[in-house]
Amino acid sequence: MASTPNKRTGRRIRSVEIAFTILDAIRANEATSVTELADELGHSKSTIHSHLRTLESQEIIVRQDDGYRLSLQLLDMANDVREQVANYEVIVDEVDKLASETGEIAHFGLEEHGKVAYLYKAMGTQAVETVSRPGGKQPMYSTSLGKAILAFLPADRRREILDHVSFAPKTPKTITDPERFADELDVITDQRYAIDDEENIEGLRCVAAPVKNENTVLGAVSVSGPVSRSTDEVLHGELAESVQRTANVIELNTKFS
Amino acid sequence: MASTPNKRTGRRIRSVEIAFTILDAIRANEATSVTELADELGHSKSTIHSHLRTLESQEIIVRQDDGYRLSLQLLDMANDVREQVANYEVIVDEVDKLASETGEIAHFGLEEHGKVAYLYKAMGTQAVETVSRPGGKQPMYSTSLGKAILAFLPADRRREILDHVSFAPKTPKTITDPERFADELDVITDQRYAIDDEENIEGLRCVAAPVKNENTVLGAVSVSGPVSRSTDEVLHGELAESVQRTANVIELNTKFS
DNA sequence: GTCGTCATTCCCGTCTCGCGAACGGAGGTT
DNA sequence: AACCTCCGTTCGCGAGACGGGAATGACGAC
Repeated sequence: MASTPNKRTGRRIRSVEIAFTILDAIRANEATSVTELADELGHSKSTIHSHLRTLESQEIIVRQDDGYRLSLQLLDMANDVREQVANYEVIVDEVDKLASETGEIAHFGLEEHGKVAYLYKAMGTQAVETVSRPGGKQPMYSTSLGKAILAFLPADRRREILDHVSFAPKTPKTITDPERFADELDVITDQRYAIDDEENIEGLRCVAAPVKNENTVLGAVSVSGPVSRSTDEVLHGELAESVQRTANVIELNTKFS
Repeated sequence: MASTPNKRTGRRIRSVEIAFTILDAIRANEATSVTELADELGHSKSTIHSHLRTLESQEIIVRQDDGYRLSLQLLDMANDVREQVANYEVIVDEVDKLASETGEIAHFGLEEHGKVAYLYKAMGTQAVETVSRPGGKQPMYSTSLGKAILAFLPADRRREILDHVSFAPKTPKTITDPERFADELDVITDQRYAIDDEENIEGLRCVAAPVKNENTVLGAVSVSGPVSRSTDEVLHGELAESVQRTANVIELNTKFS
């Protein structure tokens, strides 16, 4: 609730919001039975009940012993998501290559609702463990991916995002001053790659390059490594070069739809 | 609409049903703008509009040029689905092994809403192309996975499923006679594996073995190959043995929750 | 048998939601 | 430029859907 991006106006459908609240609870395994959900979410049992019935008839959730879980239809929807994102196959190929070349973790991310969402992740042989996973979201201002995307987004869209973002520090190094952040974006626009120097996760440094398409940005590619291996020289040198090369290959293989 | 499984009674929330109808349309890329959706689904533009707003504020869908697409949050939900299914990691490992041992396609599937849903799929080196994908659904009566599961499901659940299923032929060889199907299930219960002899897809034969858990069935493992390679001898011999062995390994590694 | 817990059902009153129409803005055509 | 068309968006209204609360069932435990 801390961030309030994209607070568009217009009518919302309350029942649908309730349905997704229930879905979230089931998703998180917080509660999975009628009574639990009713307590947890502050609705009457009958309300929860009819919503569960509806979700079940839509084959979104499934009964399992005592309670509900998400149905495999969501896996199917995930397939559709990948199909709807431009050039998913190319991205997978190239990010895989990038990860094996560098040995580190490589990501592809794109902007959604004012945050960066990971589309794909590949682990190199010496990659450090991270908690990121496809579909996961991170702030734009504290990640190399986010900064790379922001720097090359059309000005109006960038403004819209920045207007709605609240700079909450993720680590001591997170940039929280809007002015300093604007300067950072200028640097990125010039050098054509972005750095995350432990701004999102302590001990982790990343480089990212934007993948552009005509006059906008599809997303960005990044490589992340532990501070120990990721000296300034390596980051700004070979890694920056690698992500830019990868980004270019993806751009070239992009089929404009 | 042909099949009407799990038609449970009870109140449904209309708005939520509408929301998912819209989501389905976006999913299928049938229509992605307000007017298109309104025409396609037979609702007023204002109705579609407020639903889209709601789905967008829930970060389920995303604006893209002119129209909407599914958001990457669905990938995140897919991750949760995998976590909620018992022993996903074990299944992946063993199905991978099975595919590489046999060289064919291997699947793990489980029953949901009276159909088989694929949880995971691995391709061997000489695997034929199929259209199956994780999350996809197939009838239980025409697939080896479905039959293997059905044969070992508790009697009441099996009855419930069979009562709601309509045997529509998928190929000329599909079993459509309930009595013959009951006999088939008896055979399967005896031999502890199920065969699909081009009953679901022409040119494709499969063997499946159930993965059991205490007194119920978690799902089933299968191997699928082209008729050319899948002689009776191979199917009932080495392949049947392989799927049973894999099923057993998964059972043994199952952590009872 | 009795109690407790949970899912399910029923009814009621309110406010939501879907509709149709009107508005406004962006292109296109003349 | 003026006009038209095609969108997305907004508004107001009336029907009926939806959420709440309480009663009913179903099931187990003790």
